Amino acid sequence: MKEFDHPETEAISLCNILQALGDPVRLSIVSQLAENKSEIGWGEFEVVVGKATLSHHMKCLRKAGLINHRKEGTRCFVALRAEIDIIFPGLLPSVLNAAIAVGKRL
Amino acid sequence: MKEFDHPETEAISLCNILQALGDPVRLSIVSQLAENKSEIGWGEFEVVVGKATLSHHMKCLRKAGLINHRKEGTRCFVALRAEIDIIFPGLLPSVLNAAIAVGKRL
DNA sequence: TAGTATGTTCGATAACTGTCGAACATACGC
DNA sequence: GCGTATGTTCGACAGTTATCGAACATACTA
Repeated sequence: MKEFDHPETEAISLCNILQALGDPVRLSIVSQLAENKSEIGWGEFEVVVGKATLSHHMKCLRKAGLINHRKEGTRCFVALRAEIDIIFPGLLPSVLNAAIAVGKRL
Repeated sequence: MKEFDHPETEAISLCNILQALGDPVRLSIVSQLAENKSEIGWGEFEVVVGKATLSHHMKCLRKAGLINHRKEGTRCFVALRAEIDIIFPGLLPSVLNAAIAVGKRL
């Protein structure tokens, strides 16, 4: 069972992160992850796109270094990468705080 | 002399801001503005693109609501929009802080 | 072994983006 | 008015992106 490749901590770029967060679907995914404080099952996200598109967005978030994408049997689980707050302290909290402020109007 | 149109405060969207910041050239421009704490003359930015491209990026930043773009005679001056920190408190500081941390490797 | 559930990948498509040089518009100075 | 400086807009181009349905791969289950 082939695992996903996540970027090294050193390879995480600020621009990539911001660009990844600059899409409504992906920002919503990250918000849901932050609210939950733990893993979310792949299929349990509230999104308005098909699964092919969702898979695409997950890949973006993975490549940006924002999420950890884990396989377990036939299912997948997604969580925020904790390193982000070490590399860029306070960045994600303030983005998510802003996201909460605007609610669904991302 | 036709002025530029800046979006209303209410029309500023988080995703647009993040997307605007997700480009190295634009993030660099915003960083330079934040360092300077005041207006910067259009031609004084340190960027690696031609002026047509720079003009394009300025338009992006303007439309996202990040900058104030003012004409004075034949010259232009650019400054950060102060409302941003009211709409999204702490967002820009933490992004810029992250930008400082990584230096030129945006 | 056959079927099912869960995601990924492929191919296609339409829209958007970053970049440039050239042409244009505007305001200043002589 | 005529040239010059400063940006904007236009047209083009190459590359990226978001989206979908269909096909595929993998692992569980019966």
